[in-house]
Parts: sequence; C-alpha cells; structure tokens
Amino acid sequence: MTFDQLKTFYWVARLGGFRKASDHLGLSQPAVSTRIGTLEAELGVAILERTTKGVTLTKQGALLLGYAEQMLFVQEEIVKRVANPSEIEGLFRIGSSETIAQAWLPDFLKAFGKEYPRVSIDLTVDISGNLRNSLLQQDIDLAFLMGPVSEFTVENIALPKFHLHWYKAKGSGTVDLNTKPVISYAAKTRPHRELMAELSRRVGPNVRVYSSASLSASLQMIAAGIAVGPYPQALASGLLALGQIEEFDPGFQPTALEFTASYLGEPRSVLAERGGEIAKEIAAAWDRTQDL
Amino acid sequence: MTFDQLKTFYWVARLGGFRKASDHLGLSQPAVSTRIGTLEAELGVAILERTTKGVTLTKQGALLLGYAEQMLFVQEEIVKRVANPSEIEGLFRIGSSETIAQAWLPDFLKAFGKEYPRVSIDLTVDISGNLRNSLLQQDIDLAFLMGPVSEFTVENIALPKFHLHWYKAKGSGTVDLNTKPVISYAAKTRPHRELMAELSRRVGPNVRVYSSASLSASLQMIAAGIAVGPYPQALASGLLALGQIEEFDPGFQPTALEFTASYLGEPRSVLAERGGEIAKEIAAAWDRTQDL
DNA sequence: AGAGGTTACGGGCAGCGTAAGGATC
DNA sequence: GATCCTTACGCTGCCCGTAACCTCT
Repeated sequence: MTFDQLKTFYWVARLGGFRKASDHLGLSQPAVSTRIGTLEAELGVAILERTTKGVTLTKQGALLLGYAEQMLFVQEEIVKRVANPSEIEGLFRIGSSETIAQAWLPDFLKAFGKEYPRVSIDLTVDISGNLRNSLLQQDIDLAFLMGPVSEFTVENIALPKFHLHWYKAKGSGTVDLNTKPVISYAAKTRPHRELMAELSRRVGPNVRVYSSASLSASLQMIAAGIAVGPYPQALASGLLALGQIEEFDPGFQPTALEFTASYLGEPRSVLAERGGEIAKEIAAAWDRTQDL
Repeated sequence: MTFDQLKTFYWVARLGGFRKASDHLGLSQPAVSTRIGTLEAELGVAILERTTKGVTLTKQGALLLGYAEQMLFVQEEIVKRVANPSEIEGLFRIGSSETIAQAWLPDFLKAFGKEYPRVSIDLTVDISGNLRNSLLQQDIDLAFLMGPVSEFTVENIALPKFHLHWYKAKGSGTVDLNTKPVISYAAKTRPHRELMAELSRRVGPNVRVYSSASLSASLQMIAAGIAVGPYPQALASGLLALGQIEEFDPGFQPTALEFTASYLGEPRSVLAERGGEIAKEIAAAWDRTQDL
C-alpha cells in the first residue's frame, strides 16, 4: 500500500472515473488502472464497481475512502507542520481578477516565491465568474476574485475592499451621462451588472455602458475622453498623477468591490491555505500604503 | 514521502539506532540510511540527531513521530477492516509453552492457517520465562505462555486453565512422597517453583523433585514407575486410556495452570490481535471437549 | 463510433545490497 | 580498534507511458 495508491483511489472515488482522476493527477489512464488494480490485489477485495458510465464504491471501498482521506490529511499535516517550506516543490495555479493583478498581485507573487522558492506558479487572469468555475473544477488552486464563492467546499478569506471613484478626462468639463458613455468592468461581472442597474434607475434609458475586459485599456479610454467610469482609486493613481484624468462626482458612488482569496477546503492544500494567508497580509499592507 | 520511510523512521526512533532498525526491518543498514536521508531531504529538515552512541530526535523529528505513528495506525486499520484476510502475507512468529503445544496448538495452527493462508508461521516451543523475553525483544509476535506478562506494553488474553491431577504408574500401590520422586515441569518455571514450595511444606525435606523440559518424557517416566507427578488431565488422557498410568490423591492439588495469549500492543499487529482472538476461541472449544 | 476501463510491452529510475569510507570514543 | 552512520556503485524490479484491445451504449 502506498500513498500514491490511496491518493489515486481518493481521486477516482471523488471524481467518479479513472479518466478524470488520471487527468487530475497528471497520469496516463492505464497508470491509474494499475494503481487501483494493485491496491485491490493487495487488499484482496474489490473497492470500485466498474459500470459502463464511471465507477461507484463497493462496501469496502466506502470504508477505505474514509481511511484514505485520513491518510492524506495527516500527510498534509506533516508537510505543513514539519516540512521546511523552502523545500516544498510543485506547481501552484493561481487565478486572479485583473483588479488584483493591477494592485498587489506582484507583491503577493514576490512574497509567495520567497517562502516557497521551489514552487512553480501558473498564473491566470480572468473575470471572477470564470475563476470561480476554474476553482470548482480544480483547474486553479487559489483564486483572487470578487467573492465569496458560496459553495460549501470553498474557503473564503476576505481581502481589503476597493472603493470606486468616478474618473473623466482632465479638463473635459461637466459630464452628462446621457451623452457620455460609461465604461466599466467586463460584461457578465458583478460590478458591471450593478452599474447597469444603478445607471438605468438614476440616469434613464439613454445611458450607454461600454464594457472592457482590460482595466488599463479602460482607463486609457477615459483619459482619451471617450468615456467616463468608476474605478478603484489605487489603479487610477498613475494617470491621475500624470494629469490625464481627474475625479468627478456624478451624484452617486457604486458599492465598493469586495474580493476574497478562495480555495477548495477539500482536499487540503498547504500551498492554498498559506497562499490565502499571505494574500491577506500582503493585501492589507498594500491597502495601508494607498490610504495616503 | 512513503509508508516505508515513515515506518523506518518510527523504528529508528523507537529502537534508537539505524542498525537496530535495519535488523528489525530486515534491511541492510545503508538502506535505512537512505530511507531516512531521503525523508529528511524531502521535508527539508533534520529529524534525527546522529550522536556517537545512537540517535535522538530533533524537534521536528518528535513532531513527525506522532504523525508517523498515526499513519501506521491507520494503515493497520485498513489492513484489519478493509483487507481480505486470505490475502495477507508475511511471517508470523508464534511462541508456545509445551503444555499448549500438546493441547490445542495444532487446532490453533489449523484455524490460523485457514484464515491467513498466505502467512508463513515460525513456531518456537520453550518455557514461559524465555517466551516472555522473546516477546519483549520482539523475536516472536504472539506467545502462549503462563501469563500474564505484566509489562504495560503487553496485551494479555486469558485462556482456559489447566487443572492438574496427580498420576502414578498403573498398579503401583500407595505412593509415599518421601521415597518416590516427584517429576514436574522444567526448573525455573512457575509450576515447578510452586510445587517445590508446597511439597517442602507438606511432605518435608526428604522429598525429591525431578524436573523435565519435556512433558511427554515426564509422563513416560511416570508410566515407567520412576516417579509420580501432577499433570493436566488432558495431556495424560492418552496414557490413562492405555492403562499405563492412573490418578491418585496425595492429599493436595497444585493450583491450576493459567495461560494467556500475549502480544505487544505497540506497534499494532493485525495478525497478533486476531491470533489472540482465534486462540481464545480454539482453546475454549478444545476445553469443552475435555470436560467429558 | 465513442467513451470507459484493461492488457501488453518496452524503458527509465528508485531503492536495494555489498563494499569501502569517515567520525568519534 | 570498535561502533556508528554515510558514500559509492552495480543491479534488480517496479511503475510509467504508448499502443492495442475489450465492452457496452
């Protein structure tokens, strides 16, 4: 009996198939067959029922699953409590929304890389909705997104809010939202939907809302006088300092953006847990520098 | 990290040296070095302090030991609860006192072999004192001896008592213990010592006591009229039926022999635990057949 | 035909034992 | 020198991936 066998069994049971488990574990499907087959041969009992569509647990399999989970838990504990972080190796997949990427993500990556120098990082920047799906499908290990993710399997760590301010091109005079388009976050994002609703109610049906998946592109458009829009002050500070944009008050302020560091609680991952902690610290520190 | 590494670490920590662990695990000493070395390299921390005389645990090592014990415990649970007994392989070392060997040990070996057909058995017959030492030194896994073994690490399962009856050669007339020697269990055994004390008190200083390490040889001597002695009825029944010996009453009866199935509680062994249970069942069944 | 798992087979590498090499008393 | 553990090195066997195969819908 080996950890690999138990881990493989765990994932086959959890994902309901050899193929899915092999994808998740980065193995060929026959390798998963071999591991399960060997484990069953050693135990002398069948632990999985092979049906035409996927697999189900046998009675002994259900029993074993509990022990396997316990094993993997203890193993994680060892890595977490006993091992030297600088020796941990592997691949860690981070997903981030662009706002975070533009804010403190570089600081986070620096800190994380310092604590886990042997871990490779795979970074994806996408909108929160996609990150949420990726997280639940276990395509990423840790996500910085507009959360929380309310699945009960997901751990959410609250991160500092981003307050939104309205910006327009410097010296562009009074803004009439009936004529000047509003540019905002990508469609299908929560801030975008909220902004749409709020503008329809306050300004009326003539309002035009652009959406852009790129924050920096959006701000460039604002600087060019093409549109106006609400953005986190921290991200606008560059263009603000250059005198290309300025703040204005259209009479209301969208609700602040709330982010979380989110990861699956099960199976446990030291890197995800610690990554969430680091993110909280780094984000808080970054947030304090923005209060000036 | 592998089970082998953790198990090796456990035994090195428990026995206080690489060489001792290698002996216990049936490995070369360098193999133990490699396992520990690899484990330390993977964790990135030293877990053992090598001193000139043996080894001691580092801080992390002490922490790891707890987790390792937990792992090995869960692994034993899996083998015990999930695995099919008929698939369990290995070597199982049994030590038995001769009384048991002459009584129900064959029945036990048959039952054990049926439940664990792949397990090789190594049988030693010796006096209880030696079995006790062998057990504590882990040279045997399960002992049937005059117990209990009162070390706190040892589990003892009470087995049916053997009541002693006095036997003499058939038709040899009245027995005078002042002239007829008494033959009994081997010197350095509890029944021998008790018998000596009792005879000195009741019969006087003239009594002669022979001792024999072989029960069947002793009974042959009784049948030959050379001596008399107290023996379990069950073991005497053969010669009794042949009419070579007969029971008599010298006025007192030695206390019954009490046996236990004893094994080390730590580390856990499915085979020893289950072996003890089987022994209890088999011995009880055997005992009932003797009541006739 | 396609989705699922199994069987067959060649190759790479982890881990073993033997043998030699420190270190410390 | 005796007692430990480590290092060096050749070898074996395990386990992986590729490829072909089987079964059921």
